[in-house]
Amino acid sequence: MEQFNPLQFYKCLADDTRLKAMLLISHQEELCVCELVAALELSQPKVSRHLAQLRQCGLLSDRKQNQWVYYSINKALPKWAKNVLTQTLTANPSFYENDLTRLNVMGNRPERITSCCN
Amino acid sequence: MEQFNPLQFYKCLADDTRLKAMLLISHQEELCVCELVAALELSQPKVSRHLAQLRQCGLLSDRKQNQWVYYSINKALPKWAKNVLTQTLTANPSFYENDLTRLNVMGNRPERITSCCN
DNA sequence: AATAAATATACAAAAAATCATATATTCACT
DNA sequence: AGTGAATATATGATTTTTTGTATATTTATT
Repeated sequence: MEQFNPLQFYKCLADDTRLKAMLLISHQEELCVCELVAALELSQPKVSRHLAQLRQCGLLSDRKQNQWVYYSINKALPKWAKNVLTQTLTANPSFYENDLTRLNVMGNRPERITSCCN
Repeated sequence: MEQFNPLQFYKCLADDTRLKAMLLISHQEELCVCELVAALELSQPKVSRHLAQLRQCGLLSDRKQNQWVYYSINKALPKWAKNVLTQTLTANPSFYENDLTRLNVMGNRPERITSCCN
């Protein structure tokens, strides 16, 4: 993230796939690619490409665990940007409720290692 | 403004001209087209077109006075969106400081009728 | 009525962003 | 070693957005 810039931030949010991915990840703490593919009902390459862009712009972090890649909101995001995301999330539940429903009924979700050491 | 939608909102902010115009107008309460042309150093049609888009999407209001059209933040904007603008404005002064400087040194700025009755 | 200033709009061209599809990579499991 | 699942990337086509330029509109002034 080479000097965080509001224009770049808003360009990242100006796409349906990316905005919904950001909000779902905010809501769920972290999600892997296949969970987002199911929630958003989009192709895997499409979701993967948008996530890569969000990571490159510094909005998301990723961690690999086994064959899965989990994305979460980048903790180093400027506070104002985090606030923007939070406000958007809480004020617009209907924007992503369908995606959340699909996520919740999704079968075979990968198990997180919640115990420790990660 | 037919049901305010976060995606449309962020698309509006995802352009250099529009984002700077929004921040300058937030900062100055209201600005006319020719002031924005001077501050942003852009062509009149370009600025006018972007302002029209921001008005159509419900982000700006306009009022006509004599030959000038003054744009201001739409008071009917959802609170979360107003907060987003405020946070962006206060956290990113360097993003628009040059524009603000040009605005302040601009000659021949139209006189507002501040007295009453408008 | 003619002119000038401020603003808006139309239209075609250029640029940017997005997409589907195919393929590569990595890891787990047999 | 071979297979399958999850993810990433490359490429060319398509779509969307932005732009410059020309022109229209409105208001004030002479």
